Amino acid sequence: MNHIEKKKTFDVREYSDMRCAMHGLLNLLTGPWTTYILWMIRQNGEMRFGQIKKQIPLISAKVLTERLRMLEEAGILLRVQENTVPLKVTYSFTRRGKELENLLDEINNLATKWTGNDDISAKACHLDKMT
Amino acid sequence: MNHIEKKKTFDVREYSDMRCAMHGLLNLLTGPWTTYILWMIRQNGEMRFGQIKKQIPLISAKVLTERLRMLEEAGILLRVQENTVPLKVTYSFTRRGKELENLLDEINNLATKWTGNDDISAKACHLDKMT
DNA sequence: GTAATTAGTTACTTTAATGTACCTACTTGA
DNA sequence: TCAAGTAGGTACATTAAAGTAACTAATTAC
Repeated sequence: MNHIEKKKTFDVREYSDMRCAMHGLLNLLTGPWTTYILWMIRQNGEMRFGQIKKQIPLISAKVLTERLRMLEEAGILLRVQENTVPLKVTYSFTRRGKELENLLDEINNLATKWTGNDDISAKACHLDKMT
Repeated sequence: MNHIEKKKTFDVREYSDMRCAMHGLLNLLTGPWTTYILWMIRQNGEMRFGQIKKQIPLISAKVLTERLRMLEEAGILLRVQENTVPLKVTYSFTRRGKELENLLDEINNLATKWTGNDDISAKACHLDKMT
């Protein structure tokens, strides 16, 4: 395991020298799937890798892994690995991540309001293409 | 002017048959630059095309146009064209767009909190790559 | 002995998004 | 008469992102 050649890290604390605070956070959240993954975890409290994958069938393991790593490095998600067999890895919000919960709820509130739909939980979702 | 071959429209109202309200809105907002453009307009009230372009120097006219059209079609931005010479086009929030203002402020609040920075206005921003 | 399970990783290909440069119309001012 | 300014549109090349398939390791159930 070498994370030596890693070039980008997404820890928001490293953006502290940016003049615009907005940049770092938007850069982190507005990638494809990212916010949607957070919304899944917000609804479920904590989730295993495979569980997230099942709820978002169109995301590939590769991309899901990338996003989870990014959010972990940003200090938003906590990754807990239990070395049982089979392996069990659980993702949940860090304290910092919890600060996003209001935001996520508000997005959902607007979304449901605008579509005129109730908030039907994620298991009912089947997507063509998502973000 | 033929908008016949247009295939995608982003009006959130057309997502009303989706089971998950969250999809449409995230799909709309989490594309590159989109939310950042909204944040610019939220700060400035109303903006001309060239003004936005100057504040976000790294975005190309092509992409900026795409995003503005998308947001217009979604019913979030209002495009007002004055046929003076030179042409003057102004973008501002619709009533629906105004409902995003709290959300944008909240993102900015979190961002400033996390980076430990004050909210320095956009003119001080020089970005390498943004979203 | 073999398949199944979990959470990924890696290499390679393909697709989608973006960048770049050039073009438009119209009028004003030098 | 010619450049400047505005808000884009268009064609083509390029790049970055994503898809895909195959692979890993360890243990358990069949």
